[in-house]
Amino acid sequence: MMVRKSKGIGERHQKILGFIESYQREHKHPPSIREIGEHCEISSTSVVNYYLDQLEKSGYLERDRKISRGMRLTGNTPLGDMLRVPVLGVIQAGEPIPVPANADFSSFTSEDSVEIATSLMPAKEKGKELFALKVQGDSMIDAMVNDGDIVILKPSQEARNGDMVAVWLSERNETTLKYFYKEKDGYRLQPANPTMKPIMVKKNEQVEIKGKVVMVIRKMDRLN
Amino acid sequence: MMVRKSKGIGERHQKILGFIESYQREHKHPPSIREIGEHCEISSTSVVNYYLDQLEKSGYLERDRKISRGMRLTGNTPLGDMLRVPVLGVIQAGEPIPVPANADFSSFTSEDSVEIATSLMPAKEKGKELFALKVQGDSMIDAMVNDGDIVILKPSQEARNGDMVAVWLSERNETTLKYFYKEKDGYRLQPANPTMKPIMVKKNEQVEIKGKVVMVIRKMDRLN
DNA sequence: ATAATAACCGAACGCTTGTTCTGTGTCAAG
DNA sequence: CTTGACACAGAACAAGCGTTCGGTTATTAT
Repeated sequence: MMVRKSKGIGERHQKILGFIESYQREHKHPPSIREIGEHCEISSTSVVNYYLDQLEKSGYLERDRKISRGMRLTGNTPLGDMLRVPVLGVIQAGEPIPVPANADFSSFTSEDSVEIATSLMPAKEKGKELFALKVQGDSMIDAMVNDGDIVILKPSQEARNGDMVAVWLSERNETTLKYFYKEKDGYRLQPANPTMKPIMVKKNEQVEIKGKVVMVIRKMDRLN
Repeated sequence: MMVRKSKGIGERHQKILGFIESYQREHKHPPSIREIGEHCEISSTSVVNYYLDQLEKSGYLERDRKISRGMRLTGNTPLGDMLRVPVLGVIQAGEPIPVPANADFSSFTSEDSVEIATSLMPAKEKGKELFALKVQGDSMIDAMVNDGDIVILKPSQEARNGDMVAVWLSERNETTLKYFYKEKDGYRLQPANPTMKPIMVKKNEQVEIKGKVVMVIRKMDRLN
């Protein structure tokens, strides 16, 4: 029977796919067959072509034969102007926030993720290591964040006055989204809704800042 | 003095720019110099090159000389997977909503607009004629919409139960964002914030539905 | 009128690049 | 062992394509 490693895509295919992606990101256009060969240690253009055919049959990329550099990634196309932000989990009042593991940003191939046009991003955050969380429950309404909203965060353990942060109040066993202000006797966590009162946190209470909120997205799909 | 029409970009430049854009949309890759020539009635490749140089100097496109089809539009790159939604104005409690004029969707070249990844869109709304409004003031907080948020709307004069709509209550002289429910004696306009009470509108009161809310985007730029 | 300049044409040149063809070594099934 | 896939190499070919250069025409400033 066929125990050949040739099931699905192999290491070589991965490498080519990855190279196309990074090359495209850097040069704004796809690489040529020969360039792929060089950077993937394939000494023959025909072999690269061979792999490209397979990748096309497997649906990983589309090709325009005859057109120079006529290839594009499908499905997972981190097209120049978009950021793919992984949705790492949910955020709700009663549970800690799932913060990204150390080197978690590289390996989110077909996971759950949201795409953001970079033009929507505050300039400073472009290309940063962002992650997203889906809001579960109504517990964040005082931050003007609804059930089902997606919050996009930048990992951070500190904050400046005025930043909206996601914090874990270990003594209250609570996760919240609040504007952060440092006061002389502690911290003031200000709800986004101006009609609601802030939470005052004394210096001895433990606040764990998990990240700064960069963006909130609310999709109005079908009822609620 | 120079009264030559050669100030800025001319008709020919526009045509080339337009062709590159439409070609890219159709073929997923830029056209060659010769293809531009054919479709813009320019019989010499050197002339196309001549115009391309000018467009590059004017900042309308970038070029990778020597690389086949090495050009890309700058500034206004409606890249395959994105929607460009025009921001038609602001929405605030005290004023009516600026709804789009009849054929307003075609001519928003360099106006204010936001780009949305189509993958974020509810499937049904893709490619539809959407418009965006920037929220001004805190008057929409009961809809969980903050000052500075961007709401993306689909033009509509009617709504189904559960839709979030932008309505103009002419008798109250007020614009609001509410969930829409039809009741036997009128309409119920339900705030998104579940702690707040709905507005009951009697049948004789006039409610003008201006559009359904498709998405809300909140950018946390710098303080507030 | 004249010189300068912008707009434009056509052809030739040559590099880049995808394609194709022949050939080699490996591995598993029969 | 033989057969036949699969993975791979290398060379040669031809088409695609950007570049360059000599030349022409119209418009404008002097």
